[in-house]
Amino acid sequence: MKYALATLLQDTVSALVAQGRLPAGLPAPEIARPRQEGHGDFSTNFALTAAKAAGRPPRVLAEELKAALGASALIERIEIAGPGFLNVFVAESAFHDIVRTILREREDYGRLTARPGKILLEFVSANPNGPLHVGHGRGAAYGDSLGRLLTWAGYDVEREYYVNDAGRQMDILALSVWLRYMEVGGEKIAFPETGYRGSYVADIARALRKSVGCDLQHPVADILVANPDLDADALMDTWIARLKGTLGARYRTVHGFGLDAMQADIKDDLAAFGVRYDRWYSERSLVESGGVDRALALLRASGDLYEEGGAWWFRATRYGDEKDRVVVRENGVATYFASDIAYHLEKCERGFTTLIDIWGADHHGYVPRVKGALAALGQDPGRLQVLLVQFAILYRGGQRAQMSTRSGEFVTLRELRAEVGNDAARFFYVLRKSEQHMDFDLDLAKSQSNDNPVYYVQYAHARVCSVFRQLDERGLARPDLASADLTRLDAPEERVLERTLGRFAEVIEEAARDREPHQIAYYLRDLAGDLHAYYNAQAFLSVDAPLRDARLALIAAARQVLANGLALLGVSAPESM
RNA sequence: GCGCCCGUAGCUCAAUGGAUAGAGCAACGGCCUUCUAAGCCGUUGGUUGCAGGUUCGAUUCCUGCCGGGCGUACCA
Repeated sequence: MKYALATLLQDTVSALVAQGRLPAGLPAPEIARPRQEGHGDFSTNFALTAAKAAGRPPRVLAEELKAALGASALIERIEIAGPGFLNVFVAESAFHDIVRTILREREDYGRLTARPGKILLEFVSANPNGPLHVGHGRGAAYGDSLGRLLTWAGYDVEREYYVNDAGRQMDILALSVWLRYMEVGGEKIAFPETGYRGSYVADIARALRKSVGCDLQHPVADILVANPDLDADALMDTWIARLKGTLGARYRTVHGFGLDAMQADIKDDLAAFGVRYDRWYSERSLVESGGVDRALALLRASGDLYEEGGAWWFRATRYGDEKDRVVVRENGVATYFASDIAYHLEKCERGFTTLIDIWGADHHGYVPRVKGALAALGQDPGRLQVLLVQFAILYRGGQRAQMSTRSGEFVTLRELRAEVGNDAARFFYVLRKSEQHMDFDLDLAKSQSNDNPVYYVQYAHARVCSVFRQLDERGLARPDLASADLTRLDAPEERVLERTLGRFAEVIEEAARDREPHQIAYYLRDLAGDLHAYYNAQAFLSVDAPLRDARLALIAAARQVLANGLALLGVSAPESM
């Protein structure tokens, strides 16, 4: 609807220019939804923005434009208001057309026409060294909804999870699992501060013990050798090296056991949360296929690498980063950054025109170096769009809850889902725009989940379902909604509801453009509110048959849009509550 | 210190550079013998952190302060 009007306006202006009644080089006409109801369904400020270039006062220009827009089936009337706004009132028949279109297209209503370009959407990608916590949950809910949104907006989208199964963090998990394994075997150990101390590690260790018995047995004292000259991280590296040396090929068993257990847990958790992926991309496969070496070789060939202090550095400062970055450490081990360079190069080579990465805000300093690496590799860094999700700050009992994977003191996503429910959790997460810091009050979300706005929206859907159940119970015939006489709809609540329905396609378009699924959530709340108000003001069943059919057609359309919108957020649309 | 994000009603948050800054919760007052009261209607509540600048017009863009968060690794 907005698009049709924008086209009409553009054509009208072009025609005036062609006739010489307006000069060329005017600003592009724009059309907007006025905030104020009395200002029409759409308004344009073109007379204001173009007045100077056109050489006449805004109100005069507005009159000319109004006359030139002439008669369109879409437009009921045009008013000139304020300093020169053109307020357009859309014909009722146009809204009736939308209701009929919704009823015809059903669960596909709101899908926009396909557009060119392939998008790779990477999100969550949490290290498989512990269960997902509520911070990851925000990225999961946001990423999954964004994926659905982009798909609906006509993009070709693939969703990917980058599995960091090759790095140092996984070695630390392996060591942690092995230590717990020895503990299960009866050995008393002083568990290191720098290891993963969550109880899930012991669970994995017990399963490992059950699987391999005593095969991995070795005195812990031989591994956890103290060295006061080293800091905690360097010390951890020596322990990992000792464990690898001691266990030899069997190290892979421990490493793989921890990885597989965590990976399975994460996959299961996300699937239960309604989050879907097209691909789980293994960092290790990238290393083993030589992808990392190849990327580094390319950078070396282009003169973007140099050696200093025994380490290899990427000249990130050449590409706008504030300092150069290590890709191969002094001990010969590639950094996470090195494989990430290879990964992003590989994404480009797979033919994606747009790469969207969703990262936690704590990684924001990482953006310039990745874009820099792409530029160094001859790729357009503009293809990479990094969306940063701010932290969800947890409050429990009015106090901030601690979040630390190492210590194991965190609220897991699984706990949140169990206590709040998937629907409430997903809606709650996506109700804030991603760059907004978010206060997540666990007590409120858990104990007073009735306050969660998700129920408000779901209830609106269930209410319509209930009306149709009543229709059957009263023995009234199910009408042919498509042929209902919608001109019977003239109550104020009906006009409001029809107008809100007419916004759905625009909301999808704009939410996808801005990567802001929260716009969908707010729209749904508006739509639910309009429906609830309508429900309380008008009777649907106890009216004459033609009016009843018209009203049923309208609320059926509203129910459909509610369901489609909730689907975009991964939230269910219950038929009763 | 430098970089990024944020600052809007008592609280949690919205608002493509537009007209009188909006919701929810909280507070107060109404509405169930009628399709689900997880609802509706109404009232109260604001110097959009502060000060400048750009603009016909600024919560929005720019600059400088103030306050909070996060970065600033040969961790990820």
